[in-house]
Amino acid sequence: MDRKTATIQDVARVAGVSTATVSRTLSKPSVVAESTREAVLSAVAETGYRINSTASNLRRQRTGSVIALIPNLANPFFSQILAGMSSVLAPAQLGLLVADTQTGTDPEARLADFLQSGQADGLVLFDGTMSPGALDLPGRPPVLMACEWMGGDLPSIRVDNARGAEMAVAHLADVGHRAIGHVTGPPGNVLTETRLSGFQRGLTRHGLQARADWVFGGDFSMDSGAAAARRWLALDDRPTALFCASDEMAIGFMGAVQHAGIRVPEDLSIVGFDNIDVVAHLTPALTTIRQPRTVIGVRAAELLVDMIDAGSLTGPSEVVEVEFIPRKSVAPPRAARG
Amino acid sequence: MDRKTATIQDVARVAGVSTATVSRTLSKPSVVAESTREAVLSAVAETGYRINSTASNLRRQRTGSVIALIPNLANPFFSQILAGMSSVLAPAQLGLLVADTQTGTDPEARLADFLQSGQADGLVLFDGTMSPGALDLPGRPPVLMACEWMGGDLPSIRVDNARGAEMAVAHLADVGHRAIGHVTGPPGNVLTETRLSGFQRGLTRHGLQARADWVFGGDFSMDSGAAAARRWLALDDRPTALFCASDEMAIGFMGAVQHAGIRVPEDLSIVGFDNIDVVAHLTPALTTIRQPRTVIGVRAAELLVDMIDAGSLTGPSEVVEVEFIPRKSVAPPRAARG
DNA sequence: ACAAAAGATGAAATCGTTTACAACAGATTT
DNA sequence: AAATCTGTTGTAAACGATTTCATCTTTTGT
Repeated sequence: MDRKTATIQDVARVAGVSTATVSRTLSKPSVVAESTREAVLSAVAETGYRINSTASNLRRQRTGSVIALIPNLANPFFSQILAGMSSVLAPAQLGLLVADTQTGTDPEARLADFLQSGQADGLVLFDGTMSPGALDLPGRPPVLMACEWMGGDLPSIRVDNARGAEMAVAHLADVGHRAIGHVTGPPGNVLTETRLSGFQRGLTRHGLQARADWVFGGDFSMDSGAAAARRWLALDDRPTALFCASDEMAIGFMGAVQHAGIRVPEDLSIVGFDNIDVVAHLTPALTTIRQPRTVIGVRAAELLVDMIDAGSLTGPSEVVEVEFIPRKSVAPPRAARG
Repeated sequence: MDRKTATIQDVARVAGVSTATVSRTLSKPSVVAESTREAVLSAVAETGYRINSTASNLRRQRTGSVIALIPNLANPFFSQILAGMSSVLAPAQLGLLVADTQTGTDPEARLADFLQSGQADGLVLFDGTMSPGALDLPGRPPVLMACEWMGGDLPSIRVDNARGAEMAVAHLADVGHRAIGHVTGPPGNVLTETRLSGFQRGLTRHGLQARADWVFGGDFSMDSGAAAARRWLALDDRPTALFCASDEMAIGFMGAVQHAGIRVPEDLSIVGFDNIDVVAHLTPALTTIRQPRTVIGVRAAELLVDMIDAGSLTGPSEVVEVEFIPRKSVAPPRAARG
């Protein structure tokens, strides 16, 4: 049969028309006559022709794919976001390339490389730890920040992190906690900062004071949550409730304190952030702040596609709502019960 | 400065050489004279030239990327595998495209589409639920099966699932369990079948018998694990230990029974499969069978790249070792202790 | 019935590379 | 001194599509 895959030339020959007509039949069928359209389509079927996207892309000066640049690909937080992105990119005939920023030695150089390589029509950047100037490159494609963001006025999609943190604190205060601690993300990260400031605002709104020895530095990982728990255990005067800036840290924290014989929520209340899938199945199920990850992925892709279609480097920013998910890891403090 | 990005023509003009020489300087520097090489490189620097990969790919009849086809992109199990793949593909100048198979209506059609679209130089398929003939397409690129597999002699990478299951059962039997149950994956899945057969072989090796009412159908998800737990709770004559075919199901199962007041491991021992990150932080930490996901990703990419370089549709298969990870979710049964 | 508009098609240029081939210089062999 | 070889470079033809422009029919309007 066909040694090689058929080209548009083959189709044209079989259909008895020019390559221009074949191309038109496939891209804007309305402009070709009905009879020729049928001839072309049956020739396509006969030859098994598939459009060569590389050639098409070259001629049309595009690449047919977008890149999702993630801090760390191994982080399962992003898988659902990728799924959301994929669900809008696939119908738009765009491929989804993935790569991570924190893998090599120089993240900014890696970003610059992707921006200039011309491998993608657009880029979704999930890493906010770049210097603002890192995007000042001639001829770069549109970039959308997602989840994290950085200085400048880049279009972005994110949740209201401060508000989420405030909701967490509010709930803890409402059930009677006066001694509330916090486990933060890594220093310098925007999510760390906004969630911390939301935490503090929540405290002051409830007439509480932040205590420096009650905020524990972490890095969003489970291990860092466990490490924070060990510092909490070593305290003489412990907070009775904790807001962790990520579910992963909450998991690590809760596991470590339970291991030490502390009961959650009887002895300690914990609230997480993200609502990753697993936390609903923990014992106790974790109370947390939900980030709608699928929605974030979908909207990120949609916003980026809009920018690509408009040929614009700028675009709107969007913030999607977080949601408080009450479960079983929060209870009134002992004092309030006793 | 530069309105558009510089092309090889621009570099050639600036360096005072032909485009052929520029191309050679960049691809095989050894064949051009030292002096011209310098001239070209400085012209490259001056113009800020970046090779246009689309044009290059078209000419070289390749695409510069590979696709990872995953059953469900939202499944975090794969994120670490992707990270492993990325770490070998990036240095090889190959992009990593991701897509899922179970999202649309017809997974096989979707697979065929990817195979014929010419969007990738190779494909790693993580979904074994395809009919063996689904790959009989003319001119398709090399395909490597990973984790799952299907009939035929496709090159593949996977773990020894049966052996892993057998290790789990052996450990449970060794600590004294005689009543061991199993939560399976979805019907028809190769992992379901091999892990089930390993489970059964483990039982018979220890002189135990499989009981039909002690194997619970699941689908690898946490929810299905919780559902299985509810069936287990309804039993009059319960097994004292359970081997779950995935960590996710083990998490769901454990959460549900704990919620019902059952203590793990005192009342019930549980072993999982996969060793996903979170299980080390559960209470109790989950005993499980480790699949080296990063290694799987790395080797998958390496094997595929070998096939691509060799231009061959066939290649070796590899099975990587599983590892038994003892933690805290297994204890001798009550009878053996009392 | 004639001009003008509309509709359908094809010829050929173009996108930006890579590479087979030819050409040429200088060095080496006979 | 002619012939051969080696090393370096340029010319030009691909790769496979899309799209501008021109051409040739048909309709339509007056």
